[in-house]
Amino acid sequence: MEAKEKIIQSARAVFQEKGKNGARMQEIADRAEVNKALVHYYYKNKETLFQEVFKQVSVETIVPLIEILSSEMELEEKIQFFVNSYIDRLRQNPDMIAFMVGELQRNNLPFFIEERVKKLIDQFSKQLQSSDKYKVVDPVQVLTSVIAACVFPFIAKPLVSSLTDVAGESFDEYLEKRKLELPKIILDGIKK
Amino acid sequence: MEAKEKIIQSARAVFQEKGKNGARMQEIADRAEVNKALVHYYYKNKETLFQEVFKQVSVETIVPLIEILSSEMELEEKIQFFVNSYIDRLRQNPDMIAFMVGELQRNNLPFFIEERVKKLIDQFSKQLQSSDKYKVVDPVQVLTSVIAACVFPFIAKPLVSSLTDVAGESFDEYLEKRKLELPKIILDGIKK
DNA sequence: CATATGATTAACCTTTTGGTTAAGTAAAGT
DNA sequence: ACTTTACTTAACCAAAAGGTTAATCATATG
Repeated sequence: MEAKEKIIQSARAVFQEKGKNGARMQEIADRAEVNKALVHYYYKNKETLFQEVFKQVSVETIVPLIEILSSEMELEEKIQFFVNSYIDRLRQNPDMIAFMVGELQRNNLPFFIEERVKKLIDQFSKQLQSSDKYKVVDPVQVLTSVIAACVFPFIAKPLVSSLTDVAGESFDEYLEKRKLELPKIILDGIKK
Repeated sequence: MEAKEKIIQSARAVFQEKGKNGARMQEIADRAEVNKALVHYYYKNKETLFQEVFKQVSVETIVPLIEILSSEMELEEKIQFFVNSYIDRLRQNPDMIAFMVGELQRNNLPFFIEERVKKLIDQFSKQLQSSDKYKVVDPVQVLTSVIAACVFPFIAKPLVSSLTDVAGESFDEYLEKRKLELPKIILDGIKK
């Protein structure tokens, strides 16, 4: 791998672990096994590098989410598929979403997300209304509840872990159970 | 108000806004309208001050949550009451929960929380099993889903806002609607 | 071969930041 | 009057951190 690529990957790891302000340019250089000057050679400064990483992570966390939820899949299957695949995706990189949420407070989402959000709302609203299997519920409420339920275990892992510990269960077992039970709860919650 | 109290309050505000690493001792002093030396006079160093704030915020965010959910209230009423009061509580200090979650990645929860968690699981499990109105569902799954649904809008506010914007609704309207719809979805989701 | 170009480094510089110190003030307690 | 308590001030320090520079290396190109 060339240096430039190694640098973003290293930057990404360090930013995810330490947050924007906790990250050190030196550590990013070290982990990429290059000189600190080279980091500044490819990326003007810390801010630029961070923005690059943040954009990348935003896309990876949010785009697939929107993609699945605004697809043409049938609603029950869609919810099931989303919960399963999104939990698995987050599990592969558990730090990512926490980092994302942490930095979301002080950084704006890349603006191209907006457009896709529109598509998502439109598709999902129609889908809910068109079938008479479902109650009259606000699609935004449903959407945010589903997303919340998938994402929360990863951003509040210490709290959730202490809950699962008490219940005598591992975090992973909890996640597996969640993939089964969550779609049921949500779907029964919106069916007539 | 005496200086010491002004300092924590100021520290809390600054930590919430900028995060642990982004916060500056100088800014904390300035906002408390005291000299930086006085901050170190009362709190040994930044770490100590932060821990103080973090403990305080942990208690304020998590204790009432556990308190309500492990109370003896009847289940339907309990869920309704929790959603209503917890959303209102978070709304009063919207930065708090995001800060909490952000720092939760790199700091441990105050340990006394553990005990209360046990009580919560016990009470909630019994409650779910004892009534035959409800399906056989894992109480931990239900608990985390309810908490997630209340907390998520505040920690992912930019994303949720872009959803509500598209739907032509304000964030506050969304929250009000949530107080009504969320308990219905959850309760119908766990009823037989 | 000479040289232009991009990649890489070691050394350095500057600013920021957390933290300290020592002297001093003002008011309350004894 | 003396002392303690609460707080202030300003100057200072050392380390950390971001960033720059000038020289060097590698390789491709005229």
